[in-house]
Amino acid sequence: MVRTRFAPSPTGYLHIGGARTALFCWAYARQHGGTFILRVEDTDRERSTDVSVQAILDGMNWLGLDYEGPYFQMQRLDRYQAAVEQLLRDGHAYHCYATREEIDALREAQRARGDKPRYDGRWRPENAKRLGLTPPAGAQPVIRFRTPDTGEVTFNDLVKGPITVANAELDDLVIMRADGIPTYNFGVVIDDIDMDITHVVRGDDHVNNTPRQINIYRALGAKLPLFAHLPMILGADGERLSKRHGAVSVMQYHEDGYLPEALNNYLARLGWSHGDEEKFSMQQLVEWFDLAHISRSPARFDPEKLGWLNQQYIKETDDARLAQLMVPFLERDGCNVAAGPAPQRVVALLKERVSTIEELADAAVYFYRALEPSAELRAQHYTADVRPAVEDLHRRLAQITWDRASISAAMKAVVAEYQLKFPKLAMPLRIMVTGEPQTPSVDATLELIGRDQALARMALELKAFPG
RNA sequence: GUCCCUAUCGUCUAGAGGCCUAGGACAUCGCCCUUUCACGGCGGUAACCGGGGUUCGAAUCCCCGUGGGGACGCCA
Repeated sequence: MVRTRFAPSPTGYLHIGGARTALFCWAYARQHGGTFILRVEDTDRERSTDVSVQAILDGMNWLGLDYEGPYFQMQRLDRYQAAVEQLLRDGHAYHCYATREEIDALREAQRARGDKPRYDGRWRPENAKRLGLTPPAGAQPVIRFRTPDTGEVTFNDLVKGPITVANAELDDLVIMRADGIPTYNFGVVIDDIDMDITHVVRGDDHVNNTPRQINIYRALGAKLPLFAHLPMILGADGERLSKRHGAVSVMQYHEDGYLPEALNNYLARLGWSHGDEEKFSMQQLVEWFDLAHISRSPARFDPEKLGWLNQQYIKETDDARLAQLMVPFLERDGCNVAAGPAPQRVVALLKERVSTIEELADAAVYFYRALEPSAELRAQHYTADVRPAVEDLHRRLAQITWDRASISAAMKAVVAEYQLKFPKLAMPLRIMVTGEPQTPSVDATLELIGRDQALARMALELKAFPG
C-alpha cells in the first residue's frame, strides 16, 4: 500500500514549488490507490503561524488536492521524546552543552580555514571525558545524534538514481532542542515511520538531509521508505524562487484569475512529462504519472506558458462558471453587473480573447459602464468625412429591431450609401460605444450593450466629432 | 571553500546505443482567415555545453573540464 505525504512548514503561504511537490505526492498516491497525508511541520515556534496553516489548507483546497489529516508535529511531542530516549539509551544520541556562541565560533574558524563547517563532536561522552568537559550547572543541553564515523550511506533515489554520501561528511546533528521540541531531521523520520510512509517525495533541497535521516532510521532499527527528490523550480530569470522572483502563493494565481486546473496542469508539466502531452486533466495525470519521467535538473517557471494553458482551459470552460468567476472582478471594478447584460452572454463573446479571468473582466467593463475614449483614438477615428455616415447610422439604429443581424444590416446599408470601407465606419462606432479600439465584432457588441446605452453613448460621442 | 545533484532550441521537454536529416509545446517571425483585436489554420528561425574515451555505431555509456542548482542552522 502506497502512502505519501506532503509536509510543509507553516511559515508562509503555499507557494508554487510546494504546490508541485504536493501535486506529485498526491498523484502518486492516487494512482496506486494509496493514501496521501498532509502533515504540518510546525516545530519552528518562532516562525510558524496559524495564518500560514490556513493559507496552506486554502491552497490545497483550491487545487483540489485532498488528503488525510492534517497532522501537526507539535501534537506529537511525546512520540519524539520516547524515540529520543531510545536513542540515548542505545548510545546513538548524547547531550551536548556547547553554547550557540561556541558553535558559531567553531564554524567561523572552519570556514576561515576553507573547511566545511561542522560540529566537532566535543560533547560525545568519550571526547568530553578526554577533554575534561563537565556539564555546566543549570545548563539545558540539546540532544545530538551520533553519526557513524566511518562508512557511507547509499540510497537509490527514485528520480536521480543512486546517491552516496560518506559519513565522514556528516556531523552530529541536533535532533532535539533543550525544550523538548525535535528538529526537522528527527521529526520527519519519526513521523514517516509512525505514519508508515512508503514513498518520501519532496524537493531536492533535501537530498543532503537524506543520508542523515537514513542513519537515524538505522539507529532506530526502522524500515526505510523509498525516496524521490524533485528538482527545484526556478524563477523565470533562472534565479531561485523568492518573494522577488515570483514565489507567490498559489492563491495569488487564484486572485489573478487563473483556473486551478490550468495551474495544476502547468505545474505537472514542469519537470515531468508523458511523451508530447501538454494538456491533460487531473484524471489523466493520475493515470499517467510516474516518478521515472521526472526530470533531474531544475526547471524555470514560465508565466507565458501558464498563461497559454489558462487560456486553453478558459476557452473550454462553460460560460456559467466563467461568469461566476468574473463577476467579483467586475464589481471590484465599480460595475453594477445587475444593471447590464447577462454576464454569461458577455463571457461567451469574450472568452476566446483572454488568458485570465481578470483579463476577461477587464475586457467586459464597457458592457456595464461607459468608457471614455482617449483623445488619440478620437482624433484618429472621429473624422469629418465619416460624421454624416455616423449620424445617419445613429438615426437608423434607433428604428431597427435590436438584434445582431439588423445592426449589421444597418451598418452595411450606411457603408454602401456613403461608399465607405467597412472599417471606416466600424472603428469610430466601436470606439464611440465601447471606448476601446479592440472588441469583438461591433454588431454583437452593440446588441449586448443594448439599444438605449448604445444610442446614448453614440449621441454623446457625436459631439466630439469635428465639423 | 567542501560535499551532493545536474546539463537537448530563448523556455518546458521527447529521446533508455542504430527508428535522429533530433520530435512536440510556449515564445518569436511570416502567410492565410477577418468588421478592429483576438481565436483558429499553415509555414519558418531555433538545441544535443566543451574535450577525451568505450563501440562497427553515442544526444544516449564512462572520465575530465566548464556552466547551473542544492546543502553545509538548536529553519524546514
